[in-house]
Amino acid sequence: MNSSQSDAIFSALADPTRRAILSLIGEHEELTAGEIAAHFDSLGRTAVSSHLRILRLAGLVSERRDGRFRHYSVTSTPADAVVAFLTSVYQNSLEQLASAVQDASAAGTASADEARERSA
Amino acid sequence: MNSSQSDAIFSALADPTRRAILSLIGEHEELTAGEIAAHFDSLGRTAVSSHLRILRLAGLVSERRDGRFRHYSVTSTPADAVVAFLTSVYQNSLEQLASAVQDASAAGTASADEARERSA
DNA sequence: AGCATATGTGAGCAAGTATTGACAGACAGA
DNA sequence: TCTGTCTGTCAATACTTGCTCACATATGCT
Repeated sequence: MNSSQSDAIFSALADPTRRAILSLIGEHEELTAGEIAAHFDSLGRTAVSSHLRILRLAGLVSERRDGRFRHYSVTSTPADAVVAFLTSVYQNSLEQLASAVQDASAAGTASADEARERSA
Repeated sequence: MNSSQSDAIFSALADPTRRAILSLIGEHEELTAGEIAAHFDSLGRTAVSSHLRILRLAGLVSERRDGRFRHYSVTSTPADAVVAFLTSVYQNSLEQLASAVQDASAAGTASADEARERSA
């Protein structure tokens, strides 16, 4: 993974709408573009499509074409780039970071909305 | 922590220069604005100052004033927002995430540069 | 006090990015 | 084949952001 890929990932995550889309897809296994667009009243279908394009180019989501539909799902590997960066910066408090992940992991059945709420 | 703080964190991280600054500070305990600016030939001192302002407003770094100097250091807590988001999206592969952090933690003595290299 | 150092701030310009509207492609059903 | 549905892409516009220059603030030294 090169640095331009890293750039793509972080700038994709910079937009709140894209993070919301990502969380939304994460809640379900797969969602079609239309289902995703339906969740955002304030946003046109075209805008959602653009966001999905950016997320796809960053490798954060993958699409599965099924007839007229395109089903989107999150890909897990890109998180590595984020983790690598976090460990680079927070190397002095890695135990803290690891336990934060484990705490979140322990929360387990919490919905993505709740997790987003905690972060907010 | 509200969502606008989350926005601030993620948009602060969106810029490669700011991530580099953050990594640079992470390598050392503290750096002055001048020392940081000295590491970026292609960038004016003013630009670095602006980036530091954004990082500070996002709560990613804190400054300690000492005479004419301002020493910057990374703050560890904001990583929680990032972790919370990651767990929200990647709840299906949390073990993977946790082990990624632990692997990085095990790498231990690796410098921030090397970590950034791995992510790149 | 006067001057040099360290740093931040505000205005203005250049570059990148998001949003919208119109159009195009692919597929399903009649 | 024709029509409606689902989705992506292109071009134009408006917005946002980063960079530089000039200036301001604060501190230390002589």
